[in-house]
Amino acid sequence: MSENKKYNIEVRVWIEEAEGAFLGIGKIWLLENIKKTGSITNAAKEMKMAYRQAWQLVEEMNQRAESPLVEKLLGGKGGGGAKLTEAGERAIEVFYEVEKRIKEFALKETQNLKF
Amino acid sequence: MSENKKYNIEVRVWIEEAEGAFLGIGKIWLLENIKKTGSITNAAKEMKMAYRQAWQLVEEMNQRAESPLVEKLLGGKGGGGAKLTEAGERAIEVFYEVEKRIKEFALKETQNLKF
DNA sequence: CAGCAGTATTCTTTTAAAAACATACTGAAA
DNA sequence: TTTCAGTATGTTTTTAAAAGAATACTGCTG
Repeated sequence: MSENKKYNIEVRVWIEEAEGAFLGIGKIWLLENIKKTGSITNAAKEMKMAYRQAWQLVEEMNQRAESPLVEKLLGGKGGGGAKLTEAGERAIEVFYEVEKRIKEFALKETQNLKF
Repeated sequence: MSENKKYNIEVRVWIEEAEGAFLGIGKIWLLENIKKTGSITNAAKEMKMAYRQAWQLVEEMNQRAESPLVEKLLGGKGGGGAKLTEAGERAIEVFYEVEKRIKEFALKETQNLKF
């Protein structure tokens, strides 16, 4: 009764829709950075991610949501930009809320794991 | 109040140990197939997975568990084989139990998702 | 109407993961 | 002492995903 390794339960949460994965932690981070920086370009830089991929993720989200999460502004002063819609703001909150509850539940299950 | 998309929460559960991922659903399936077929070779075939990879997964599990989950028999009649240890049997049960509880909890959280 | 900065989109290259291939090794049993 | 089927392990090939590069488009502003 001495050398006991520590094990803990990890949980990954995401939200699906008929067509497939809709919203996971990666897209949430992207939403947060778009909110913070005001554009997909700068959000991508912040995350050291290619603009191309960030743009694709935004497309996916917008198409799979009932109403778009990100509003894109084309051209104009500063070339345009992107900002969260009401639905986008709510999505962040809802996701974190759900994720938090599930992770807390998982943590409780961690007691006494042995292998 | 009509076109409402259906969203549901998906959850992936696995168990970590200091060195990294220890046990997820993939390794559990492998354990089950080893139990069923009596060898890594046949388990791998069953799962249409390369023997090499199956063998590596077994190594990982055994090293990260406090005591091995799979006992390997080398040479002899039939070339040898592999079988689950007591710890291996228990690992399957524990994993499914934990996973089931968490997924049930997640299901309850699914109500009223809207995006 | 030229400049600008971000969005939109296609094409190419790189990289990393998985699969496939090849070959020893092991030990009971005939 | 050869056979056999499974374990053990290194090398090569394939494949899919990510990254990168290149280019067109948009519409305000000076």
